[in-house]
Amino acid sequence: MAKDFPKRSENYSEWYNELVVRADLAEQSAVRGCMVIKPYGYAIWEKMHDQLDRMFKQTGHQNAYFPLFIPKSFLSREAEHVEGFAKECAVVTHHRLMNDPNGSGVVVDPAAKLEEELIVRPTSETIIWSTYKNWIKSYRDLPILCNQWANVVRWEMRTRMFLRTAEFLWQEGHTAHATREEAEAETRKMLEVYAEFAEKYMAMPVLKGHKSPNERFAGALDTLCIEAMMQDGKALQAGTSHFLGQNFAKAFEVQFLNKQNTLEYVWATSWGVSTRLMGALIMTHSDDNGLVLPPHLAPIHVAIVPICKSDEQQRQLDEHIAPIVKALEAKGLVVKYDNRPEYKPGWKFNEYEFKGVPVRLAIGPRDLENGTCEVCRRDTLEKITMPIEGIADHVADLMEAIQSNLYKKAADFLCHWDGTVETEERIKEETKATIRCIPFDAPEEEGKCIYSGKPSHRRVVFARSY
RNA sequence: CGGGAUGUAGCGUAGUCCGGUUAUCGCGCCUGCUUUGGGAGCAGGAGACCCCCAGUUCGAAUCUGGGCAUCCCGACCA
Repeated sequence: MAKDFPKRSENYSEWYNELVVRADLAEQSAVRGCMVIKPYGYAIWEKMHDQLDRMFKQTGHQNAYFPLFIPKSFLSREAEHVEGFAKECAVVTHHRLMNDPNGSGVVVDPAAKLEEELIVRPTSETIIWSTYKNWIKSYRDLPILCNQWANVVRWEMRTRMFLRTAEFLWQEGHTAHATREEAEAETRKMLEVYAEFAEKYMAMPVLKGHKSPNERFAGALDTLCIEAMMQDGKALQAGTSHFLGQNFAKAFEVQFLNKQNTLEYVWATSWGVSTRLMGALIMTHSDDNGLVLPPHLAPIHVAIVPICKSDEQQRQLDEHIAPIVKALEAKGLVVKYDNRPEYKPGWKFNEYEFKGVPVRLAIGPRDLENGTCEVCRRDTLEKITMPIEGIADHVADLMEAIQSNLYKKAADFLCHWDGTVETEERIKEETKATIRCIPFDAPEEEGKCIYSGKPSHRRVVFARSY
């Protein structure tokens, strides 16, 4: 009996559950929207983490770590920053528990009330700039190019798996520069790093551009973003890079002596991507059979399923397949040889498709006789039988083929969506659409604003957003 | 925080309108035999505070009141 598998049209919750589950904490609204990342899901995040980290280091950045707790007063320092958020946050008010005098369990010790509340970081600009103040005295101390891998908490009113969980993992870069030009260049450079990562590793085409002033980061002079188009037609903000000007330097009094021996405020940037990228990955490539992972980020590259009728045959296959595994591993591939007897081959086929493993090999008695094996690629679900001879080379080539095919498929979809005339038509009907970004490479052209009718010389990208 | 829906076994569900034996079915799980090239078959078995609290009643998954949670749509997402 075939199990009923979820269809893409029903949203992606079943796919997420392969990677992540909603945390089963106490029945309190207090913990809603937290997630547990399962090992398979975390393996994908680790791959993203490692690759991004490599790219950050190649661009001269170093990792550091700053406190989880931020004194409440820090969040009041930068006016726009305060205005823009500081609302949906977790607040620590006490530092000790005590035994419940009325019974079992523990209660908050009222005597342990903090004089100043601590905020669980929603982002780290304030605490980092309060630290940078002590690090920066002279132009010789600049630039400071730091990145932090951490978790942050934002008390979202409505949570959504991966896209808007209360707690999420991310990376936040915070840089300090002597000149405006250098800071602006950094802002742009890191956006390019994100775009390259999205396109090369996630096989996810993105649009690069500016956020409209409305959607800018609180306290930033300019916010750059990459936006990706999901299969359901909605746009997803996949990463942002902010030019903060001197706002935080002024708020935290971070000045340096320049070569002319005069005091000057430091110029700042910040930039980040989060586990939301995993949501993007799923919604960009998955199909009705489950996840589809680009080889560059897949925790398992090749699953090998033996097919046999007896223990004797199983032993034969184990022997036969061992060198194939070795050959594949020698190509740098992660191989899963699944010879568990308790599951049937058909079950395993579905299992690895569901997990998005890029390539599956099936080898049975027939192949044993003919010296062949069956190769199935996840992106096209195309199956071919080919000789074992040279299989490792073939599979290694397939990885590149699948990686670029996934990008191509996603890019075709993107182009289809970005027929701007059509988009403009739709915006008239659906006012839900917002300006996602103003692309860098938008050609200068004359026109008029579809809303106000006033003359305009540039097109922007509208879409419904997550 | 507004509007709508939902809450029954690990998961998905029937039953709820119109109260009445031992709460239905499927998946999954356990045992045994047969199986293995696309989620195996048969037989047996275990598993449920029917979201919580209070009320009505001889009797509540079912009715009433309150609470909590989840999902969808808004607002919000720095």
